[in-house]
Amino acid sequence: MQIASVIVDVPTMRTDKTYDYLIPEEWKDRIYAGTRVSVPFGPRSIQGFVLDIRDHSDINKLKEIIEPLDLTPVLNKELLQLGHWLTESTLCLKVSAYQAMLPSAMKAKYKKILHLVSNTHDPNLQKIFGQKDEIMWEEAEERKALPFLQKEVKKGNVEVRYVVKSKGNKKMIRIFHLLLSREELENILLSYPNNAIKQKSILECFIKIGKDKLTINEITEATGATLASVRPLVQKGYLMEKQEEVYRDPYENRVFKRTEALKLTEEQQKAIDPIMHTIEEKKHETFLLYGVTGSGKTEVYLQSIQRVLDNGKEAIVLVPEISLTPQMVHRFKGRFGDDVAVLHSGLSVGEHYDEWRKIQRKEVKVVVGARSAIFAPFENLGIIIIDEEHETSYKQEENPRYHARDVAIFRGNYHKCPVILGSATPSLESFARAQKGVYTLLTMNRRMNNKELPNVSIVDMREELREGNRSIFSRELFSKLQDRLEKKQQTVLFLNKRGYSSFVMCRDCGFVIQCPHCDISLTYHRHSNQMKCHYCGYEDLVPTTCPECNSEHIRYFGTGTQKVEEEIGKLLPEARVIRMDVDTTSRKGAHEKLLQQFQEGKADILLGTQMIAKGLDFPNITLVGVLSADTMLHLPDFRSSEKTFQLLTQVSGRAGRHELEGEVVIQTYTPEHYSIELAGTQDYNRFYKQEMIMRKIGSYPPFYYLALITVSHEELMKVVSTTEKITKFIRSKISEDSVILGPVTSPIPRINNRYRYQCLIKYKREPDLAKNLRLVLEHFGTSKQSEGLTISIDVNPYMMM
DNA sequence: AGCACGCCGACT
DNA sequence: GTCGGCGTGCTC
Repeated sequence: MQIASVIVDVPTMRTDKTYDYLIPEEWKDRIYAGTRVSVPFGPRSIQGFVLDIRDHSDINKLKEIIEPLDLTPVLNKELLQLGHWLTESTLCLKVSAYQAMLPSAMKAKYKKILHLVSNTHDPNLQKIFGQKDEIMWEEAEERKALPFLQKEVKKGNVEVRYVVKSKGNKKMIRIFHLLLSREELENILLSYPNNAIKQKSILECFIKIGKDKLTINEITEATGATLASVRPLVQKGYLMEKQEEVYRDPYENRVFKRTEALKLTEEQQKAIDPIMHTIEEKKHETFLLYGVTGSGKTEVYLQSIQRVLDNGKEAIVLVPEISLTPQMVHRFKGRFGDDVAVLHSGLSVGEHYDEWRKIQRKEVKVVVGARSAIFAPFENLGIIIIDEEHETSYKQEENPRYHARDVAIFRGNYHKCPVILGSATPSLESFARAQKGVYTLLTMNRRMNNKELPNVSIVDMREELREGNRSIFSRELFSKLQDRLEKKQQTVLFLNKRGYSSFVMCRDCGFVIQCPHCDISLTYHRHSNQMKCHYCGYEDLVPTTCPECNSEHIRYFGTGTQKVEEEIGKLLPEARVIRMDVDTTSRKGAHEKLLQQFQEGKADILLGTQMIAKGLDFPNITLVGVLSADTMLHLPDFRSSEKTFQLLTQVSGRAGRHELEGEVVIQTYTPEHYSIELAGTQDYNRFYKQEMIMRKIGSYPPFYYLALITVSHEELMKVVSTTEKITKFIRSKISEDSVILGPVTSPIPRINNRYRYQCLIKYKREPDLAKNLRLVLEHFGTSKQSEGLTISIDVNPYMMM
């Protein structure tokens, strides 16, 4: 007898264990560890992941599995193991871990159907069901027939059925195969009835196109005939209809120019040698490829991957997000052609699923993608590359709160292959590990074209104000802007939107309008004249008078990209501006299109937020302006200096990458801050040393590890007392070398009417911490007195909110 | 999560 | 006396 241990799709702590099911005879030997199945669970049926096949169970009354949802397991042995490690290291539920590794199209959808048991002659039932014997639960609900039907369920005339639908929808297409030989076809056509012109033209188009199978689209395109005219041909036995899976190709109709390996510079060669060595030796090693902007990291990636492919293995390349995918995708598709699958958040659910299937079916060898691509189901990995290693988007902010870098190292270790972390501004953690010898440091100091790094000037905006310049542009930036316009060169203007977006404030009493459910100020949206809360979605119109003091001098403050655009329009009416922010890039493909336009020289100025900081590499950009360098410096986050330095360095790197010299202007209110000053000289090493001192003083990473516990509830008292209890418990369990901060209110004290408290643990070595944190979750997350309480634990948090 | 079971108040 | 409210507890 075969028994399957199944993790069911019920994301709660209490069901976070395996349930045993019998494997029915008909599915014997066809259900494996890693297969998704549909199983009965209580009165309903739900999806589950088989973790193990065994021959006995301690439970005596076992139910049977209803059916498998996959023919081949979606999780292989490695991914099952990885999932286990994820739950342990991030303290998440097992279902969440496995679900995170699969495309969202595979998340089960559940349907409730009311089924008419026998042919009752009850007119009321007939009225509801009509000719069918099933209706959807939702439909019954809409028609207000549920109370009546539920009685019928009790009587046994109607049955509730639960259906698990895996929405992994393969796109199928009708293909018509020609069953006749050429001569037969020509003979038939000679005497084809004249009243069936469409049918005749369809058969003719098979000859004309010269293929023996055509899709319905191809037929329609060639003849204008529809399915209705094809069908008779199938009936006559001339054609055969088949369904075939097709992939939705987001890069369809695009030609990628094939590129050849470039000759490496001496520096690149020195960096790539050790990588090649580990590839050949088949051993795991983590490299930190520290190369200044423009030093040619991508070419190192490409050639390492080429070697991996030559050895018959596969490669994963992670890139931060859609922002730089267009250019990156071009370079990878250009080099490796159809061997590349692309996974990023801009894809539709179906496209994402198709790309994933290409990987699973071994039809591609290289995956380029964002964070979740680290779970690509390759079985013969030869290299993992994480570009822009320092980017915080590699950390997932929902459960499972994993960091792609950690997953990469796990997989690299499993497959005995190298992991390459590349950056011009490595995260402090990684650089420190490289210094300690945990990672191998590879350095590239020079730009490929031997160009100097651009000249950076830092402008003190307080000084500007003192001298009467109240514009958002300093005099220096403005005159340089004018200069570029005359020279027909391009400028990138960067606005750090974080914490700088507009809010509504009363000029008389200083009152700032806040969200009634969350303790943060509302953001002003110009086009609708509304204020919006970015955390809960609350919206309201801007009041005409101040709710505090009734003054009429209430208006919005702060600078958004829209406002900057207007300002440019006023000051430099002849300048053509492309604005890139959440508003203009939300539509699919808009991002790429705007960049394309800029590349083609259809604008003089590219104005945008974070998203334009990376990957832009256009020859005609000779000026980069940062409008407000220090807005993120004052966020309540110990990494704010690091983030500021990284961002400024990345942005500066956009200028002068080619023949023309580049210049950078950074506007700031705190020019004396080391992260701004050192970004000015692009001196990573000095920044690293300075920041390490700060981290040491504050007992932060990389000197300490962190774990953040956040508690939320509608009642403040409940939150405070629970957080206190948790803190006390943790304190009793950890050593004296560790530090606990809190309980304190979270940086955002309330979201969606729920108060938030937190406690931060700093530790160097606590082997039992994970175990104790799990106890906290189990104790406070499942008991009935903690109703409505949410406890989230983030091991190695990146967002301190 | 969802659903059933079970024990109390407001109605035919 | 019944309908239905939602507190409690379970799902192989």
